[in-house]
Amino acid sequence: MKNIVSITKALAEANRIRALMALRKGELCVCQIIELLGLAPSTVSKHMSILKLAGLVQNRKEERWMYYRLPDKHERSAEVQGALAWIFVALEKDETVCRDAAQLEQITRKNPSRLCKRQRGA
Amino acid sequence: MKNIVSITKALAEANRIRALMALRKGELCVCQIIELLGLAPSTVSKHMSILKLAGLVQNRKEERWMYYRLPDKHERSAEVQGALAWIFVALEKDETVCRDAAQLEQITRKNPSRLCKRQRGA
DNA sequence: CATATATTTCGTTATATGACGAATTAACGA
DNA sequence: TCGTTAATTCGTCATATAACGAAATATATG
Repeated sequence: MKNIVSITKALAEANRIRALMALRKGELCVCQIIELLGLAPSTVSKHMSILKLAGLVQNRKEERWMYYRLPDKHERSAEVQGALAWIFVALEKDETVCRDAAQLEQITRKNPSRLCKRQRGA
Repeated sequence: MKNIVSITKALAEANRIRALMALRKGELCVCQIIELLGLAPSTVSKHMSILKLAGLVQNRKEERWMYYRLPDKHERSAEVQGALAWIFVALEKDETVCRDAAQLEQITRKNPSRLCKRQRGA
């Protein structure tokens, strides 16, 4: 029960759901998620840690950057797998999610080598 | 998105999940849910209204009693159907849920005509 | 080593939520 | 009609949560 509630609590916030949906296409580094959501770095970091505690994302550090991704298929618990499958289907065509997907293309195109945007004006 | 978040928020609380799981076997009146959860009537009423707003339960009034039930199959939105299917599978064997199921048998056995317990000592 | 960058941790603040009891509403029964 | 019962609404309080900025941490670069 505690597991399930940690998953539903993690999903009970629009910004966290947007971050999860954004990861469908592949891993993203924190600064890309910051750019996408338009929130302070500390806020995004906290959101990602909540998703991670629930088992909804995994992460790895490469040099200066922390990359988050959906858990690898074989590492997903049945609970996590079910939750992800549900929201992916439910939000596939969601307006916000589609807008985010479009913006993500811009964000990742600017960084072909997957480096972070510098978050400065540009 | 707002719909989905209202569903995840509704599911992000253990007592509400317990109530939902309890309804799998059929409708229950509020006083039976009060008995099951051991919470104040006003608290349970609020929980049920949150579930209802999310579309996770329906209700009907019969005489003095308000009965809550899972939404009829053909009336469930795809989102609600997916969410219910997920938690039912995920919590089928949950310890709390099983304990609740056993207690529910006691509660409903005491009320073969589905009348409410009087909430007095007995 | 000093500086810059990316992220996290910590402290604070405003708002949301869950709990309760009291008051209110609805529906019966004497 | 008055009282009883079932449930909801309302007001209050304590706790949880989301947001931010400042400070700390980790890693690269000059």
